[in-house]
Amino acid sequence: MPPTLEEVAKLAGVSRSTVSRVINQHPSVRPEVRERVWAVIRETGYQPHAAARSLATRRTRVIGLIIPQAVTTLFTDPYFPILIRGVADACNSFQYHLMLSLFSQGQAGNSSARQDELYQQVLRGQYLDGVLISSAPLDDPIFRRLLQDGIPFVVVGRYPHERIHYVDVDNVNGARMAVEHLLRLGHERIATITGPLNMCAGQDRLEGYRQALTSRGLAVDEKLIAEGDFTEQGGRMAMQRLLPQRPTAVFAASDVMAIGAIKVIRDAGLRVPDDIAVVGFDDIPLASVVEPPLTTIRQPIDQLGSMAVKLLIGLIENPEGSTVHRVVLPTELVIRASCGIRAK
Amino acid sequence: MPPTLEEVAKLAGVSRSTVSRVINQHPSVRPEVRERVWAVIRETGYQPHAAARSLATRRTRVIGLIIPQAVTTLFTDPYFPILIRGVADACNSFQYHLMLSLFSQGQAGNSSARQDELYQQVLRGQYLDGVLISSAPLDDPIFRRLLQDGIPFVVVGRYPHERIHYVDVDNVNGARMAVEHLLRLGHERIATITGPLNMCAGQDRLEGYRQALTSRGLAVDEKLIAEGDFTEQGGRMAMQRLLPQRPTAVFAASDVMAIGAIKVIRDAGLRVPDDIAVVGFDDIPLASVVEPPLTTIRQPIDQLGSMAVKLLIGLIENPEGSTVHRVVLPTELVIRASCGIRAK
DNA sequence: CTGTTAGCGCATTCAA
DNA sequence: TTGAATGCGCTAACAG
Repeated sequence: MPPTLEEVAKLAGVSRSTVSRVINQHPSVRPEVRERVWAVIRETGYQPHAAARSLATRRTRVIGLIIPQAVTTLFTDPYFPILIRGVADACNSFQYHLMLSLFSQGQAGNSSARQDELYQQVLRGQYLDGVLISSAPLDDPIFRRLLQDGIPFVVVGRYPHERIHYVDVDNVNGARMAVEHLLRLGHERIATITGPLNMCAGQDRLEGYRQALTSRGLAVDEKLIAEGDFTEQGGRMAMQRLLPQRPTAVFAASDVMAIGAIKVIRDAGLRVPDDIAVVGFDDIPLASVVEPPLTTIRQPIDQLGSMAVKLLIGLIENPEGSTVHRVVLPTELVIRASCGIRAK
Repeated sequence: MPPTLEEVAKLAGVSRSTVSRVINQHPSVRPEVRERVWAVIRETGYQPHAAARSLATRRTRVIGLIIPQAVTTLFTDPYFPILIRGVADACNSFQYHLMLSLFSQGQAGNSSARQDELYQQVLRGQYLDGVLISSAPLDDPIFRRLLQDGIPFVVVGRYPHERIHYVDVDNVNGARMAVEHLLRLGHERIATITGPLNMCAGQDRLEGYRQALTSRGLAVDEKLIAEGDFTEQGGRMAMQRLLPQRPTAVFAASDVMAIGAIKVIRDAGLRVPDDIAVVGFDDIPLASVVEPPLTTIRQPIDQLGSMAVKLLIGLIENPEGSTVHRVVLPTELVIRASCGIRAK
């Protein structure tokens, strides 16, 4: 049995309140008393009981990272692990703890009922001081519920609602830069493999593609747009649909899809970048080592995670603030070989 | 303010105890009363307060997944995300929650002091009912502390200590199958790129390599062994050291390293599998889509995760059991093109 | 089967 | 600056 406040107090010859003050850095404790108490704390290895403290303070110092549709996709894409690491690191440095809730699909039991149950337990049960939401479809009911229950939360990825805080990378601009680069190289039949269009990132990258073309005075040919799902296989299938359209370049909304596309292009007997140039999005570690190295848009995923944590903790610790926080991190064009320039 | 037990009791015209019994499925409550209480619970949206409950029961229903050395490595390898998913799914189905603790290196602040602090807070603070440890080096101090503090834990990966519970895949046999396959194909100069040798998986796969050779009566040539670190770059560097030895085949202890090795082999003007055959380990999703598709050893990573959770919850809920649990899941040879057989 | 009582370990008034 | 008292919301042992 670990020692309690009570026992520490007795050993130090003071009251529980005093020990509590020492633990919580309250200033009004005589230095000598404080030192004596600390000594006992060290000797006994006393550690405050988290549940007891939470019950008294109504705070847990735990935040949740919720990923509503944790399908396989997310776990073959390196995006996630990196995001998780960014979030975890930030939690560590703020002395918060991280609870991971994956509402996977297709596991035992009705998924939406399950999800509901989890929501009830974790959020209404006051397990968490706040939550981060990532990769939720725009119409996920969780947003409404969180607003309704008044739970502090930050969305990773843009969310078009005036009361919702989010952090995102500049997907529109990133996509635009990618396509503009292809335009500069002289391409005119540029196709795109989009992300899932029920997600903001998917929509925004498509929007960037459109903007690049129209601001050049080019028409957008809908036949050159194929929807993917951020998976390698999705990329392959989309590319297969695009091939008959004879594009000279393709902008894929993720590196993983770009890799799939390259495979299909080659299987068709064409060369990258000579016959079809390819640009991806993400700059995952693999991007620089595949053949040919991928020209892509780099996004600072771990910063996204740590920034989200920072915002969330701000909301938790300063609930009065009524400003809605929105952070958009910049993206960057990384030129490699897959677009036709032998750079780097 | 969410409703409390007290309020529900008042509304239902019963005592708190009765409501508590209803919530906890205690049998001795008259059906009609039970129904009345449930009605109030539904109407009010009552949810038990997690901290209050934990304080009373000494249980949190939260388990931790601790990864002591969460270096970048772990996050470029798909192993992790899959493990996490397996763990998360199992938690969901047992109605437990998952806390993720990454003790990353090189973050702000002295790493080992930080780690200590985290340990104190999370484990001695009774946040967790038990923990899973993954990817810890064999000499990590955490094992001793957990034993000492009497905290239920299960290691993901074999751990050679008589009182420690673990789950693992059969690394020795897997590696052995890989090398035996190469032997069957007629290779005799088989090199290996190992994992980090301070981790059990690294050691065991090397042991499998040795066993395959010696049981064929072949000598083990230490010059054909190069230590890697499970990263793509590590694989490349190891392969560079091996090339001068002129192996005709290489067994890499992870797919990611195998991919790096293939790159080096090709850059040297050699062909895979014609000049050098390659076999990997893991069967990550990428393995089947790289060029050439990778012959490899498949390990059931998500089962590893869910099995670990199952064991851990067993330990938590039945502390009396004094048997030490050890589960070793089978591995499987998956033949593709990189070893010289155009199968699949 | 049900209500009463007594903690679980801590933070936080309020007096002193 | 310190201590005594109170309550956070729940479970569990004991009576009835």
